[in-house]
Amino acid sequence: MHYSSFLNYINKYIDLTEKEIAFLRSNTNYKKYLKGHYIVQQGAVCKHTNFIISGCTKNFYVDQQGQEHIVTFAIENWWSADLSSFITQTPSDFNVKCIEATEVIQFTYQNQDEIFQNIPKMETLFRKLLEKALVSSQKRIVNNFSLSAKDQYLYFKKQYSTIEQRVPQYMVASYLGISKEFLSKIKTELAKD
Amino acid sequence: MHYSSFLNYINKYIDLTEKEIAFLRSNTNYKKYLKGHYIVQQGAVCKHTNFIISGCTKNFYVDQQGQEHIVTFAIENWWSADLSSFITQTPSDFNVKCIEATEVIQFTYQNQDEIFQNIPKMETLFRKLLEKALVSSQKRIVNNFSLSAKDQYLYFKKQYSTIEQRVPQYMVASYLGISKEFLSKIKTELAKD
DNA sequence: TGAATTTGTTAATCTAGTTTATTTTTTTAT
DNA sequence: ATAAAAAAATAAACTAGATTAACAAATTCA
Repeated sequence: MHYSSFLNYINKYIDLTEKEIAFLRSNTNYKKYLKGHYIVQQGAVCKHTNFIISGCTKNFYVDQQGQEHIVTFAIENWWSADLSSFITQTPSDFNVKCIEATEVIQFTYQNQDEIFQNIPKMETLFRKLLEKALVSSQKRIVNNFSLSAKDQYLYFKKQYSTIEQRVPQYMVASYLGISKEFLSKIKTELAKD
Repeated sequence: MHYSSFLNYINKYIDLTEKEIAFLRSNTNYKKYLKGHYIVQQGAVCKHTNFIISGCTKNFYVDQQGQEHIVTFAIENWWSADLSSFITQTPSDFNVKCIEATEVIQFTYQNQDEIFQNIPKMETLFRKLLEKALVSSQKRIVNNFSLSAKDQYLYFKKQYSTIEQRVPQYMVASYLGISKEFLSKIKTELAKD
């Protein structure tokens, strides 16, 4: 069933009893989004945190000039949401959109609260996930400042080769914060070696 | 005593019993650092998470070319550590240095573990702090990409006016990821209006 | 108090990456 | 299979911000 990959994932980090698994099931639900559909739209409240079973999403911001800036990608076994909107339950500045058809297990803020209260191990798991996410977010800030565009691209390719192969190049450029033309230039340069 | 501002801070978010307060005390300690001293040095393991009672620190990375890149500042009532090194207990790529003489309440990884196990409310508090930190880290990435250096400076000034008044201008430039000369240019330009 | 060090300014030159525009290639849908 | 649409490549002109260097203020400290 849909839940198996979700439970396998959880199981890698913590042990759950049958009862706890049942509780988790009853406080989450399965949903399927088509390619191009939005999970969260700028201006709306992010109602759910989503665990991706299959597919790929991008979390992005559209600036004053209408330019799209990708903050994160997410694929199988990753979490996807607009955290800012989710934790405050206020309208989002960001969009979460499916780059591929995407299946998720999702839970609301209230669900999350109940899960954490009933299964403290789940809160520990989330605390640790947040720690890791913050570390990689800070790492990204540092890379932005200390690496050339070329080296940032190489870092991305190394870290997220699966994603690089799945998303169009212009989205990689947007994630790196450079123009698609410049990324194209970098790639032809790298191909020469 | 030193602990009062720490306990006041905690108290704003959660209620602790006398027993819990005593437990917290016995699992933390007070330390004073002089101006210019390092709390964490690149290459060493970050042993503590620090709650700042007074003073100001910078968390920075020194790149290949010897250039310093400031990731975060921290002042009174903020937390300061190299999270990456702390959670993995492996050598750090970052430095935490006192810009002013700085008093902290600190705890080790083991202390933290015991605190979370004995006072689950504390883990909830930390989970929420991490959520907020991640949101502002992501916001910073977006600002880097979508704002001009001038607008990034104005955003920083608005958000962290206290810090701007306390640290030298070249450190603000380093935090913003621009050269000190360019920040100086921006400031004279802004002064014209 | 004044010498040394740290911090900040100004201005000229330079460059990494942007913008705009055109063409080519790949993907999608019929 | 083919037309339409989306994505990628190429190239010229342009700009935000870096670098270098010389100087001016402000702090620090003996």
